[in-house]
Amino acid sequence: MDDQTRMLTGLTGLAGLQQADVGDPDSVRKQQSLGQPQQDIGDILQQIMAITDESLDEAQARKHALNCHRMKPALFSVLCEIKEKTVLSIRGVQEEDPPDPQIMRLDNMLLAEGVSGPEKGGGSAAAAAAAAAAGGSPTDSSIEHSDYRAKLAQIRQIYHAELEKYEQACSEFTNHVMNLLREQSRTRPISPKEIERMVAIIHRKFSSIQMQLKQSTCEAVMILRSRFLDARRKRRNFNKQATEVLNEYFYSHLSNPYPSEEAKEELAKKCGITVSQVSNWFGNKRIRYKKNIGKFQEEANLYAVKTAVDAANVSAQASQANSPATPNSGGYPAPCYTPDGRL
DNA sequence: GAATATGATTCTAT
DNA sequence: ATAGAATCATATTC
Repeated sequence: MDDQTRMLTGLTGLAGLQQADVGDPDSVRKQQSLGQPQQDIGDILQQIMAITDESLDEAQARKHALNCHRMKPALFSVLCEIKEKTVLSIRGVQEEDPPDPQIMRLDNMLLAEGVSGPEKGGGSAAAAAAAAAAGGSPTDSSIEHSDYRAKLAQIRQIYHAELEKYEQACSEFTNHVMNLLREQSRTRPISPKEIERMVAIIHRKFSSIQMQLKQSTCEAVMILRSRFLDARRKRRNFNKQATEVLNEYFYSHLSNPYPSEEAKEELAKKCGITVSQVSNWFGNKRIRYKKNIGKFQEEANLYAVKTAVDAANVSAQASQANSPATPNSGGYPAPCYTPDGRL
């Protein structure tokens, strides 16, 4: 006791403060609150542990009693009103999102490829269109494309199965949540708008999953297309006669090897290829010739001779028709030199 | 089977 | 739009 009194006397200033604090009810609460959360949790745990079937029944009964209380409707409507206000204020923040451009792009592509959209007929039509777009000749392609179509149909089937699965899961989940909310709306204020919002959230989540599905389907289709429809993969050399015709034109127009549209059409007809193939050929030829003129020298001479001979023949025939006595060998421009001495 | 040729595609610049 | 250039993917040659 002596010690205590000595300490207290030695801390007179503090003692004064303490007394002042004790007089303040707020400080008492502060002091108590330090130890309280743990005690609360302990209580709660205790309660949880103590729950038995009977106590659950009891709780249900109490809930029921509360539901039937005469003040309940009034209180409920007040709560609804408050909530309506807060919910509305929240709603203002997150507006309806516009249709995602990414998903629209994917949709368009899937439709164009015949994966989504109408059944079989549409699919094969799209495949044919794709084949045509890829530049393949519309003939012989049917056998090669049957494999492609089969694979596309497979992708299509998987896609639709997955899509259906997602849609089903989505609607199931939505229903579940809505039922839950409806159930809860009897005991807590839930406005239809809130339900709507919740549904929208669920749909957004599922549509993001759907987008992944669409994305990977698109990738699969692209890979398939590149495997089957890329013209580079089934390249065939033009036949000898066609290359001859093209080379003849090229070397006889070496100073300006740019055939007009009409010339291209004519060449295409002569060679049995498309105009765009003629364009490709000239594009390739020009650049490759330019890159290595030396390498093409021989070929150039060959075609120079050829055209000269052809011209000679035509001219000879003509002159033969006019005057059969004229010989067809002499008097024409000499063939160009050949580096290795051959003709 | 590597080297080369060739038709097609893609990208860039005009 | 078109040409040029680079590149790809297959065909052909040696």
